[in-house]
Amino acid sequence: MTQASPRFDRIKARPAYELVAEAIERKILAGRLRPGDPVGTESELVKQFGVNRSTVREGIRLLEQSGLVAREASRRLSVAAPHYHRLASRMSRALILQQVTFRELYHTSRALGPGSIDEAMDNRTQEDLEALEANLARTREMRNDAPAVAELDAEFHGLLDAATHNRVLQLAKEPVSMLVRPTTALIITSNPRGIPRLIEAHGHIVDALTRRDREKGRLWMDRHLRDWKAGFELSGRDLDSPVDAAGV
Amino acid sequence: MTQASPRFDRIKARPAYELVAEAIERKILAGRLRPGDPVGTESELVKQFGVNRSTVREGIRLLEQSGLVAREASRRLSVAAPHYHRLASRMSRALILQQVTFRELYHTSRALGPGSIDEAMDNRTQEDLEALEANLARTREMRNDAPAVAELDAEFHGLLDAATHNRVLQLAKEPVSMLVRPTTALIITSNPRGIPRLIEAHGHIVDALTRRDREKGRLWMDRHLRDWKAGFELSGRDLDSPVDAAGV
DNA sequence: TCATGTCCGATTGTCAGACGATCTGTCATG
DNA sequence: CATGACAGATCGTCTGACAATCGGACATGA
Repeated sequence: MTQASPRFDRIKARPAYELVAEAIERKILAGRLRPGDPVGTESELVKQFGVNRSTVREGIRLLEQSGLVAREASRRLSVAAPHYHRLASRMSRALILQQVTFRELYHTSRALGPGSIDEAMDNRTQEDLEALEANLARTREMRNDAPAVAELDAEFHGLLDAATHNRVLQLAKEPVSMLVRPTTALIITSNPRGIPRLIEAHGHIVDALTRRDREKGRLWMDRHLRDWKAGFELSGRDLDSPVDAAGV
Repeated sequence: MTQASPRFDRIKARPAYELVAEAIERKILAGRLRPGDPVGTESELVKQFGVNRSTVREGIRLLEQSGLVAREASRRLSVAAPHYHRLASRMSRALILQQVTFRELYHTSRALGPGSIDEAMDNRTQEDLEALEANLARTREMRNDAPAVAELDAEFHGLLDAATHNRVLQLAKEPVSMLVRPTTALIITSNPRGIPRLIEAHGHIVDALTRRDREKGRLWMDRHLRDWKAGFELSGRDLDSPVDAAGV
C-alpha cells in the first residue's frame, strides 16, 4: 500500500519465562557456566531474576528440552553438554512432519556416502574394524531373520559413522540415518531375498576399510545404496511418497 | 560386583508435566493433530489431563521449545511443522559446546561438497541460477569490503544448498554451515587477499551449475574448500582448536 | 570400623486460587 | 461502513501452600 509511510518494527512483548531462559542460555554459551556446573536452585533463581517460581520453572523447561540443562540424580539442575543424539531425533521428526520424500532421502544418502566412507577409511581404528567384523558375523548368522538383519544393518551404518571419528559429520548424518532405519526395515522384511546382496556389500565395505581401498569402498557403498533404492521400488512404493513415522 | 544378583530396571518417576508434553507430542506425530490444528486452550487441557494449569503450562513449554507447537498472533496454541532452521541453530550450539575442532568441520565440508554440488546441478532451477548470479555480482562489487564478502559467501553457499531442492540434504548441511560462517568471516577479514580467489571459485561454480558440468563443479568446490583451509592456517590458528561460538 | 536406622532442612513437583492485560467478537452509534 | 464501547475468553504472572524426596548429620548396633 503506502510504501513511503513510516514502517514500525513489530512489537512483541516477550514473556518473562522466555527472558529467564535466554538469560541462563546466554551465560552458558558465553562459557560463564560450563557443563557440569550447577545452575542454582529455583529459589535462588527466583531471587536473582525477581520473578515468581512458576515463571522460573517455565523458563527452565525451555532449556531442559534443548538439552542445555539437565537434572541429575539429585534432581538438582546443572549445565549439560547436549548430546546430538537427542537433537537428531527431534530433527528427523521435523523432517517427517515436513513430509520429505523417499527420493530426497535417497539422494541425500548417496550424496553423503562417498565422503563418509573416505572419512571412515582415514580415521578408523582397529576397534572400529573389529566392531564392524562382529556385526558382519552376526548378520551372517541371522541371515534368515529379516527384522534382525534390518536391526544389524542400522547398527552397521552407525558403526561406520562412528569410525569417522568426526562428530560434525556424525551429527550431519544422524537425522538421515534415523529416517533410513525404518525404511530399511520395511524393505528387508517385505523382500528378504535382498539379504545376501546386503551381506555381500557389507563384507566388501569392511574389507575395503581394512585395506584402506578407497575405490572399492566407494564402489560398494554406492552399490549398497542402489540396492536399497531397488528394494524400495520392488516393494511397490512411490519414490515421491512421504517418509512415514514408523518407529521414529 | 555380584554379577549373578538380580538386576532391576532403574526406577524413574516421570513428572506429570513431561507426561503431558509426551501425550500431546504423540498425538501430533501420529498425525491425529496436524500442523495448523489448534491444540486447545490451557483450561481445556487442564480438564482433559486432570492436572493443574501450572503443570500443563510446563508441559507446553517443553513442546514449544522443540517447535512442535507455537502460539499464533492470537496467542492461541496450535500445532506447528518445526522448520529446520530453528533446530539447526540448536544443533550447532551443541557442537560448539562439544568443542568440535576446525579439522572435523573441514573434513565434513569436504565430505559433503561433491554430493551437494551434484544434487544442486541436477535440481537447480533458472531462479536458483539467477539468485546465484546476483549474489556473485554483488560480491564482485563489494570485493573491497571484507565483512560484506564474508556475508555474501555465506549467502552463496546457502543458495547453493537451496538449489538442491532437497530438504533432507539441506537439514544435514545446515548445522555445518552455521559453524562455517563465523570461521569464514574470521578468515576473510584477517586476510582479504584471498577474496579474488574466492570470487573466481564462486564464478566457476555458478558456471558449472549453469552448464551442468559435473566435473568442473566438483573441482572448483574442492579448490574453494582447500582455499578455505589454507586461509585458516594462514591466520595462524590451530586446526585442532575448538570452533568458537562467535556469532552463533 | 562399618553398616544401619533416624531425624531435619532443603528442594522439587504439584496444586488452588487469584488478578491484570490482551485478544475476539458483538453490538450500537454516527 | 468505519468507529467506539462492551463482555467474555485466554494468557502471563503472582501468592501461598503441601507432599515427596534428597542430602547430610547424627545416633545406634554388630
